[in-house]
Amino acid sequence: MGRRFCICVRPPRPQIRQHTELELGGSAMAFQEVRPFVHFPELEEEILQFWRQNRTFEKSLEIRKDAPRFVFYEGPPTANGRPGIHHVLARVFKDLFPRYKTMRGYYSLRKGGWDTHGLPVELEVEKELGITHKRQIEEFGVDKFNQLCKESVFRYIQEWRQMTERIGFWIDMDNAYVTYHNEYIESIWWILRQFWDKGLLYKDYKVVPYCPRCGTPLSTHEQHYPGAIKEVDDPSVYVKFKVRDQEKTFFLVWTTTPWTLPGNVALAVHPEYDYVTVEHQGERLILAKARLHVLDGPYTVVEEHKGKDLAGIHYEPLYSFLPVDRDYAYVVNADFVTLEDGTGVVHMAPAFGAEDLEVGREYGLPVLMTVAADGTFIDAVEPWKGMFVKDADPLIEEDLRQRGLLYKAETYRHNYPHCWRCGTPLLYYAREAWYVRVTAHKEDLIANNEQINWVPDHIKHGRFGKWLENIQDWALSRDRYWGTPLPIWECENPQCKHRECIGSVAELSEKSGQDLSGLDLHRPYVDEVTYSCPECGGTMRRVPDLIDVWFDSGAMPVAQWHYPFENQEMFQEQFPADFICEAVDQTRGWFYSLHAESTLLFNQPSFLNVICLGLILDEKGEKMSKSRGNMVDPWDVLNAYGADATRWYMYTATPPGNARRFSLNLVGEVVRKFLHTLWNSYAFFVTYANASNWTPPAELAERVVKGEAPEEVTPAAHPLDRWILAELHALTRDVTEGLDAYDVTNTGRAIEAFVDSLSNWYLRRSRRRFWDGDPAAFATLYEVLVTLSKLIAPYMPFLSEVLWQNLVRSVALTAAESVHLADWPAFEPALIDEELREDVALAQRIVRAGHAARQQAGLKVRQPLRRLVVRLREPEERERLERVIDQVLEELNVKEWAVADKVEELAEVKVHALPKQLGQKYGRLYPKIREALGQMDQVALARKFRGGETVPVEVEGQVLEIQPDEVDVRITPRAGYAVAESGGYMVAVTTELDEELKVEGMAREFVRRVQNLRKKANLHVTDRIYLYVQGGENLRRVLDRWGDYIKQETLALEIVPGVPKDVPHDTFRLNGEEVLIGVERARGG
RNA sequence: GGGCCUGUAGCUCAGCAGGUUAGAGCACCGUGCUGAUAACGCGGGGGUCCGUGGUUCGAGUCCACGCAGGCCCA
Repeated sequence: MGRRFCICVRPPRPQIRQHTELELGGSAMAFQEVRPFVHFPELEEEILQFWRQNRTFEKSLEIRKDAPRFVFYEGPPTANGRPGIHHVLARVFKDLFPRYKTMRGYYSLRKGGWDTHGLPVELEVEKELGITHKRQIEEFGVDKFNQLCKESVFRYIQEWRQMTERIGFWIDMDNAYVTYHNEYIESIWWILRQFWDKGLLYKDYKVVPYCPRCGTPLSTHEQHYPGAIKEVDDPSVYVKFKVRDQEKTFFLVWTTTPWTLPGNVALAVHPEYDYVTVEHQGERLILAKARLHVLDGPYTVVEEHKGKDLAGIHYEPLYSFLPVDRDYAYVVNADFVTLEDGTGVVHMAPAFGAEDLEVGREYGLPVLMTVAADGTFIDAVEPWKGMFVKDADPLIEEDLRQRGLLYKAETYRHNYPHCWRCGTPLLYYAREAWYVRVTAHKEDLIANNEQINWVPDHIKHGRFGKWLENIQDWALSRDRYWGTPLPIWECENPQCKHRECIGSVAELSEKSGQDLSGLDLHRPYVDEVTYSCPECGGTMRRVPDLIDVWFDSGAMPVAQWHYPFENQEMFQEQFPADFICEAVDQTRGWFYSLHAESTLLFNQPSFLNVICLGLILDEKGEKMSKSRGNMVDPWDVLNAYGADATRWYMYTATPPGNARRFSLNLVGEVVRKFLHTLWNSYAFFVTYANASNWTPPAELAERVVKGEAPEEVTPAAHPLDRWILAELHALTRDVTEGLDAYDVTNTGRAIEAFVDSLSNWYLRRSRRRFWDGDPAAFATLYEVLVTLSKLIAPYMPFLSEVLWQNLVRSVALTAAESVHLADWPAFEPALIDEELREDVALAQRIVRAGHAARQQAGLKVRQPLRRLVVRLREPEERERLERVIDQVLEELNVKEWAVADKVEELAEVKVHALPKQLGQKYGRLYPKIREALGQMDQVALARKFRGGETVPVEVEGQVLEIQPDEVDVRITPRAGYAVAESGGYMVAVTTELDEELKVEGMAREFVRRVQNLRKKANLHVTDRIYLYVQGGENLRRVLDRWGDYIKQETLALEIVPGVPKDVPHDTFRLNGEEVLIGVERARGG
């Protein structure tokens, strides 16, 4: 064993003694101690409590009472289902901008809203009642039914409230608008009346996709709901229509809907196509020439015709269940006829097809309504009356077969729309309906769209713009019970049919001569109000229609204030919205209904900025749906990682318009990567500020808390401080500008990058200064963290509040009570030292390469090395490097440095022809130049270019003068050297170790072992120790030379030879030699 | 059938007035550092940049046609 040593005790460093004494004196710490392992959900619950108790949200409105308005509209959700993760997505995006704008000095009223009407609500209630048909609702009682609907729509409101509060979405749900309220409905009536007066409401037949079970047409929106299109087998029948007055001659017609045949009134052919009459199986059949292959067996063409020559030929109707008072059952010409399937001869039933109806109108054909509203044949269709039409298909086939009119019957597999709720196949069905003549204002809609900022911007002229280009009139009517009644009263007298649109309850009261101020404006009550017709004295009765619920939601700018009956100023002030945000499926939904209604009413857009969110997918990129069972319950995420992490993921994972994958794991990554890094930086500050008893000087606190940039720009003295402040102000600038442009994702990512720099460069490099209690370092980090707490406030309202409360409120009681009541930080361009930022970027790059070089040589960072050699890209960079070389040397643990001149000694040199310069200059000669240069002596070539010389190169017989700035001299590290390269910079370190370096390396290794042991022994950071050692020659040399250093680093009062059995101890090898160490806490310092 | 979007490493995403050898993070393997850090550094494996044509000296980037997925509309 080695000899034993006794080393004199030297006093520890003054700062440490000082704060130790203060702690012993019982002085209170300025900042609350920070738990290093934080559970964010718990912390967030505390913050929620804090906001509740202090009414922070309300205060954030009060303090901006007189400020300019930032208007946000809540797109109303329906609370009759549980909130899902996609609702969380929308709500966190909605929340960000009002918070941001409040800090920027705006007043942002956030009125909540609930969408309460509509078929989905009715269907839920039907399900509970065990009802399967509309008739049963009437039997049950519309009043009772609607009452149940009303009760059901807020079934999950508690869950909505809890989720909303938990994610930190600040919105006034106590004063939310509710679409079923009388006031809301009355405002809609007012809107409709405006439209009526402008001639924008009309009634017309229209063939609509219709669900016979639900008894209602489906909006185009509903029609393409997920799962609505199903592949089904339908009949595919070829029917023979006998030509009148011609023996054994038939039109051959194909249809997939035999049930529409009783409604047939015409056959259509394309005027320009070729048709033929063929002899086939003893009959004559007429069909398109291009479709002859549908015939089974041989045929002979006997005649050819153009489609237009067939027009007007009459045939014998298949059925005559309904009386017809005009000419029909003849061939018409129509351009929509195709030769893609069937026979080129199309059966026309205007009651059951949009094109059929259109052509029927053109020719004055009758509409044979053979089907009742419930999808069954009417009584007049004797053989199949009361039967659901699709069920009758085979019977109709059989009937035709027996009459010899069926050519053949097959089945046909195709996609067919079904009711998205009940799964019933839809019928195309002509109904009378009310329309809004949106097409009359198409140009205005398009022009007003130009004023809207869409995020992502492609929606503006893409999906939304294209939709406006192809706009159709808005089918308002819904034949249901729970919704806003269409306020049109009609005279019962069939000769009169006088109609009036009622625009207010007062107007209705006046007309009906009764006080209706207490009337529930829903069915059935509103239907009971009648009055006498001003034209004929008959009874005016409301039409049965309800209106599309999208109209409800689009009316919210007006109806949420019961405008114009009340709140005129409020409406003026809160219209239009500065910002709205929903998922992209609202393009044709809410975004459109808002836009259409405000354009038709006021000829201006109702929102100026809109964020259009993409869908949420599961971890595998599949759509989340109940049926797939891959739904993520928001509470799982919130409970596991908290709201801030969830929010942050939503903001930064992917741009808002993209579809995004979502899973618990992905949020967990955010916590580990970002939240913990930020948290640890904060915990680091608090720990050391308290240890040094540092509190912000009044002046600093006041300025930083207010978020003001310094009045006088006096750059911090320490380059690291100057640097992180430059980065901070650049960040503040970028985030401010980004958020002003509604860019959430890139601003969030910039914050992430900043926090990474803060933790992994600024703090790591500044540890010693904090350990030493350097007030400048504390002041800098304080400013950074306080400013950061404000910058992240709109994104992570909870964590930002935690930081604010501890960093600001605990030392500056006059500061805003909450970070959300604070002002957004200003930035000072003069502090954004771009030179310095680039300096540090260079240092980081060299350090990275230097680490790589060490790694290659197997030289750990603790082992000091003699010399670093750097090859820069530009000679001018030398100055830059000189400014940061101290940091580089310290990071890399190297003693001296040099800039390489003769690179080729360390690495292979290759001259690289720059494509940008040479390619543009010489075009197609570029590859040859490259080749020619490659064949020359690279070392000589490199020297010439380095020296600024021009080099002649011969290519295809011509001599080109290649300039030095047209090439790049590249180096590839030569084997055997500790050399690394990064982006054109080359960094080499010397690898040979002299005695001095070896001993120093061992000293550092020794210190590290002691520190580990301290940690293992659960000693406090500031505890003094006695350090016991036992070892050999290596240890002796280390202690001789580095004893003071070791004591200083390990807070050892004394280094004592020999290790007692009862103290924490450890053994390790110091350069191959066994060493035993032990530590013991020194009592009383 | 039409419109719009998306397609880059196993996963999440960057990339671009067309220009050197396509990047980061996560995950994996190795290694190093660490008395703030559940972190970090370095290295490694891992890419037909959806495909095919075209424009160009040069295409992940521009054009055309496809394919796949998604949303919306017929």
